[in-house]
Amino acid sequence: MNELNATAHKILDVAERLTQLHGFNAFSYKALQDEVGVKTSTIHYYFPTKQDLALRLVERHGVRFAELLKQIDGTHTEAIGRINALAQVYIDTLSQGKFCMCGMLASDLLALPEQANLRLQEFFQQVEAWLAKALVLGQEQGRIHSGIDIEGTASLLLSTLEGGMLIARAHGCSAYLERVMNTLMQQIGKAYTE
Amino acid sequence: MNELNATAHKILDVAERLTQLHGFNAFSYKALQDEVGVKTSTIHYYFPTKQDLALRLVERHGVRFAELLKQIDGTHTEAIGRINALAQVYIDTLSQGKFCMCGMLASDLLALPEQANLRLQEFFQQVEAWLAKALVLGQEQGRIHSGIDIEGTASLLLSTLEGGMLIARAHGCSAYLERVMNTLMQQIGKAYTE
DNA sequence: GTCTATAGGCAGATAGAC
DNA sequence: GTCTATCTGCCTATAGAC
Repeated sequence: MNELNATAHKILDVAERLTQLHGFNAFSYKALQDEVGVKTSTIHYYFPTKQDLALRLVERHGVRFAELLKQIDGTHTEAIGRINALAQVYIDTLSQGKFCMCGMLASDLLALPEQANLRLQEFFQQVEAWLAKALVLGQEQGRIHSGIDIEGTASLLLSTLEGGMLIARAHGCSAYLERVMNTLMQQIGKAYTE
Repeated sequence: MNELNATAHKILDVAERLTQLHGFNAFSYKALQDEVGVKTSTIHYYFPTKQDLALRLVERHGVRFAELLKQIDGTHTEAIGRINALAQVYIDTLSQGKFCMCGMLASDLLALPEQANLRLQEFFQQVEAWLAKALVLGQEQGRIHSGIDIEGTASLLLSTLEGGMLIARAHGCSAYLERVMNTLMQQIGKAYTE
């Protein structure tokens, strides 16, 4: 990701924003030109085809998200706090009218090159692995019910974030996602059955 | 929906399939022409603009889905069976490589006319209301935990279906959605805490 | 590395014959 | 109701000057 220069990063920044707003199929190199301020031919210099752009987009996002998760671990010692911090990232994205980058790319799946598809799968697995770790920590801290299936619940949390975000955005209301996540957290949290 | 003739329905059939596979932005009138077997000008005769097409698509889908839910109620007396039957519809769709029609339209939200957006919201609310009814029935039948928030859990179920479907499709594996739904059903089902 | 210029094709949409 | 023919503009992508 650091082998890219400032122009390439700026192109990816705009492409990322347009993807999250409209979807990968719904913006053109011309739209990037208008926002980035360089000609489409310059964009093709960095990303010869749109499929190259898709791959770089998902690659950079995966790296950055890994850093974000590490940062949350550094600032939150409690498992519940970590999961809520992740949820807040999704809620903040929603409040900008945007959908999850990888959720959007997943909806545009058939337009992506195979390699981007693989990176997308890795991204989801990466977040689930982080969630599973947080759930185990929560059990040790006595805040997460000990009877739950860790792997299944990690997948459930991610699915709820993605699906809740999708529906919340349709309703134009980020509170929907908050409510859904609170409902789930109450059901897996210890307070629920005690 | 019945004011449409056979050609119009066939156009909607193909448009629906292409939407679920590629997204609403990712197919053209030309693509419809090739599959339906009538010229693009004929398609414009029925659906003057693509936004008209989007609206009709979501309208017909809402009507049909309401019929589907009523049918499930007719064939299943147990609440758990009803919810599982709905989940099976999503799983079957996935096994055809398709995403949920309304989930896909929600991802293409900014390309839709305002009226289609409203219909989309109604669709999600319709399914949630049905799920809430099933949850109440499940409580009466002693199969759903009595302490849950009905409205919140109905939203949680729908979010899990949509998000689980999105991620399962990226993984090319409908078993992912099954696993996620089973995990959730175990947590809200009575067997879990008894 | 960024530009101008342009290719070749497809997009959504319309006019008018039958 | 369906067709042929066509418009205008945008799409991805490339060639070649600077």
